[in-house]
Amino acid sequence: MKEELPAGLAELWARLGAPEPAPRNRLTLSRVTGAAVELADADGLDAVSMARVAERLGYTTMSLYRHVKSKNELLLLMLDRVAALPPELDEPFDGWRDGLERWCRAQWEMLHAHPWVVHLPITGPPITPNQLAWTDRALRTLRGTGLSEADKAGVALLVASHLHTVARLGADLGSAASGESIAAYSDLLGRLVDGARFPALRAAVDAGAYDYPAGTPAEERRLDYRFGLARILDGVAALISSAGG
Amino acid sequence: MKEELPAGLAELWARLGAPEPAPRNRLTLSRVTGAAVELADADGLDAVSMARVAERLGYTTMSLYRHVKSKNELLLLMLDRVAALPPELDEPFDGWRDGLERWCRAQWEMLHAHPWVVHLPITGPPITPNQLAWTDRALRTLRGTGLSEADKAGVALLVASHLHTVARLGADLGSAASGESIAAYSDLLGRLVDGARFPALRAAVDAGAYDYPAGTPAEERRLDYRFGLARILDGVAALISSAGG
DNA sequence: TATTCGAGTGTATGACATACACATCGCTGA
DNA sequence: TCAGCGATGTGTATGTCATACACTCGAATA
Repeated sequence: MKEELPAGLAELWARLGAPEPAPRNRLTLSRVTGAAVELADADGLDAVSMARVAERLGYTTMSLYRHVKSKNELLLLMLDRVAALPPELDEPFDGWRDGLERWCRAQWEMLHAHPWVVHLPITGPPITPNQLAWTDRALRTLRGTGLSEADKAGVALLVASHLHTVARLGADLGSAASGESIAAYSDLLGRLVDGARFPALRAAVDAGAYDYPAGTPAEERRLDYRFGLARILDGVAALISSAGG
Repeated sequence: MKEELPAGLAELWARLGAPEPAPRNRLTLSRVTGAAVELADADGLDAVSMARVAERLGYTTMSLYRHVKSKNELLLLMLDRVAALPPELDEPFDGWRDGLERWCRAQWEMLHAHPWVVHLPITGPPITPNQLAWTDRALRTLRGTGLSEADKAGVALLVASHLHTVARLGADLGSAASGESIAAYSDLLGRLVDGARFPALRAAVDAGAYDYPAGTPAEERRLDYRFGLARILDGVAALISSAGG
């Protein structure tokens, strides 16, 4: 028995001395997705390669494939991870319009916390649990409206897609930074747009339609989804009242 | 002099016999983009690699770089090529709503003729001439509405993004085919959606909200942008009349 | 006629996803 | 206690991709 102690000790030392050959837990699906999400949050979607995800975890590239069928699957898992329903969606809401507005605010926050989401090359309709959960919540807010289920589904899609588009445009404009890029876009249009060929656009650019309203403070200089959302919800309201709701 | 004839003849034969070493014109930007668009139309965006584009033209991969700065630039050029304004956009229209609806119909046709457009990994706002032309036409339809230029721009963006999203979803669902994929999606939801966890979604699925209306003929089985567009335009109408238009 | 220049080429590099065969280790059942 | 099996992680290799860079060659220019 006594001999085991040195042996055990030696092994302990060896383990301690080794350059931490990996967190000796285990590689799990959740750790893989987590690392991928961290990478994307830090350096964007392009930074997510199988090699880099594995490296960040201290494993080899191929080890990931024990937990994930393909990179595409990993991207899907990343989306699902990040789309966890926030608790405030369970607060009570005051009518369908208020409910949808809260829903949008929550979704918007998620999209801004993870700007890469809108660039995922994911093809196909929503299918992961958390995506469906969001859809479910959107439909729930429309419960009392008297709309048909198909109309509710249409409204949910419409609203979600609007947020997605604006978030994407915002991310593309680099609105993460100080919002200078929007001004740059406006400038660019100002230089490119020929008034003879594009009179209506020229007028819009000249009127500053593609710039921030004068005096917008820097911290509010980001693309805003609320204009479009208001139009959409007005349209939905019209549908609801015309249906006799 | 007589000796030249055989020499010339031999050369002629050689030229004729050679496997058409390339259309002996010249490689041009337009030919490059054209070939890329043909590839994408035939086999999707993934089929567009620099190597394949060049091969289709009978040149080497690197020759393309004489005409195009990078693959990204090529993708942008493809978009611009395909986004040429259709003539029917110059027909007169009957009020802003009719104008926007025609605009959407034209855009929708373009998106269906080239389903890969919605999958272009293009980042940044519209910037090519033809993209701006579309925007200009959309703004033009709103001329008589009394909306501010910023509001017009917001409406144009809203409408365009709706079309884009629906087209993308449709392309993802494979609506090019007979529309079976939508039915498959509905089935999938039917199997995945747990009524305890997602009661509202469950109800919608059970009501057939994610399926085609019963009796939809096969040729009409594609995702439709018109529901969402009608809501948006109703909302825009509300804005216009509230502004005292 | 000599030179320059632009179009097209060939070769090479490094990132990437992923197939496949192998090693290792802990657990199960004898 | 041990045999062996299944699961987990590894190493090597392949094919595709965009693209850098140095070149050839022929036509236009000086």
